[in-house]
Amino acid sequence: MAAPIPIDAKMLADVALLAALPPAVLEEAAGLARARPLERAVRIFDQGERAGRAHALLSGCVRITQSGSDGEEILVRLIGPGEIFGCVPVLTDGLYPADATSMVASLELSWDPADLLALMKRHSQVAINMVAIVGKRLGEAQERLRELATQSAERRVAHVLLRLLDQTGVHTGEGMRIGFPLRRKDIADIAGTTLHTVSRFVADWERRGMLISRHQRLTILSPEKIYRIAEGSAT
Amino acid sequence: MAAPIPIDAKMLADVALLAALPPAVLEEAAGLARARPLERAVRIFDQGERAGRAHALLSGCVRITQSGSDGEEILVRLIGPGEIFGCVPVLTDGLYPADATSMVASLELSWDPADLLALMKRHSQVAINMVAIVGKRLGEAQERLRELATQSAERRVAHVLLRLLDQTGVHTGEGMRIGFPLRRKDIADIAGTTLHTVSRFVADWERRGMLISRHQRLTILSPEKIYRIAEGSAT
DNA sequence: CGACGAATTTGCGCTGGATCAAACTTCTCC
DNA sequence: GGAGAAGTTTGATCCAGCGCAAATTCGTCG
Repeated sequence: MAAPIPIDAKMLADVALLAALPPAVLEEAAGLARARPLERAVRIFDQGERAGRAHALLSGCVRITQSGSDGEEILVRLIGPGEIFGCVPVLTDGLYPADATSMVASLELSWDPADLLALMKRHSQVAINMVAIVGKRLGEAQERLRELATQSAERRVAHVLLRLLDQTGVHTGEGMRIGFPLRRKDIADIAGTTLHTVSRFVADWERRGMLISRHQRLTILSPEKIYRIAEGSAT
Repeated sequence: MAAPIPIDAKMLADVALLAALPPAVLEEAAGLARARPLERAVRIFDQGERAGRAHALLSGCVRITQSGSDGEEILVRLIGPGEIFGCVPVLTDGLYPADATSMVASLELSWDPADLLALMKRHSQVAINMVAIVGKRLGEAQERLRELATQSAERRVAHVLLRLLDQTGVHTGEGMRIGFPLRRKDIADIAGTTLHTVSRFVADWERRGMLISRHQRLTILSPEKIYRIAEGSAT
């Protein structure tokens, strides 16, 4: 076993769960946390497994997917730096509701569920932050539900690209690039369609000069045009 | 203005948000709450409106719907006795994310958002309960997303009936009845389809003797058959 | 009780997008 | 650098279920 990675309270400053907390609490949380570097494509936990740790991501990107009894799966969420994941079961049934896999080399922090619960008990602001985080995700999930129920696949795919761009977009010479490698299947699992359909639309948009797809990286050249598609005003 | 309805701490015992709390806290919450009887089909709040109150339902049933810019709407959730609603915005952007309407005559409790927030700050258990509630709903929303993305309309409609039966089913001489009046449109808005499609399936199932539909009330005669449809094992 | 409005049922045609199939490209690892 | 695996593109086909429309039943209220 390698020596544990030292955890600085400053590393926790960007974790949303611990926002607006006095330094002493950050120290306390740092003292309880365990850091772990992750290579690309590492399974962090499995759906249905007992939630042995509550997680936060310091850098990189983690894919959260859920699969049903029939094997069909959806991509529940992409976790970016500063976000928590696998924390809700601490307060519900204690079972991870989904799978988590690192998409690129990443650094995660984790707590013992009991420690996190105790921390929330002692410092209500931590619990309140968590309500805010989970509440925001609930709102997003409901918005996705509405989109899925009422909008065309094309609009949904466009929405997905815009949301990812917003979450992780970085400027490049040509335009804005989505910050991590993304397969057609990933996009499809978010948008609730098939990789074939996604491929058709993306290829079409690339032909029309709205974006460039290379090495599983997407660079959006004209977000406005994608936006118009997402809003249904254009074909 | 009518005289305020007196609020007994005992009335709060069944509110999930206040579960596992000492009587003193229930008293405190009761002191801050305001009770209001609601007739059938009363709009409680509107989507986008500033969240002026945080709500809990003591009896009856409330429909939470969300509509997009294009007018398409989904039924986000049905609130039953003991559940809270319109509470998340207290901790996020302060705007109700959806509409709320009473489906039958009901009794609601509500708090000033600042009071609720203060209560959560003082008693971390309240905040922790809220994480559990919101987390559970998030899980349900994600399950719905997966269903919507991967299953047929027929299976989804069957699932909706089973879930409603589970939530509010009451035994009758013939079978189990869903506890409140329900239009085809409501079912469609939950299942993410059209009222026409719902009508076809429900009429078909009624012909096959699985349920009875009368006066906007559904009585399920053989849940097992509906279950088999929901699981995809039957046609 | 009668009349109007709301909800439901049902038929029909059409299409978005899933499914199946196959070629092609790009990464990975030896 | 080459072989195999993984991911993408594209074509062809097909059907679940949506949209439209009309008939019918149910519920409500004067």
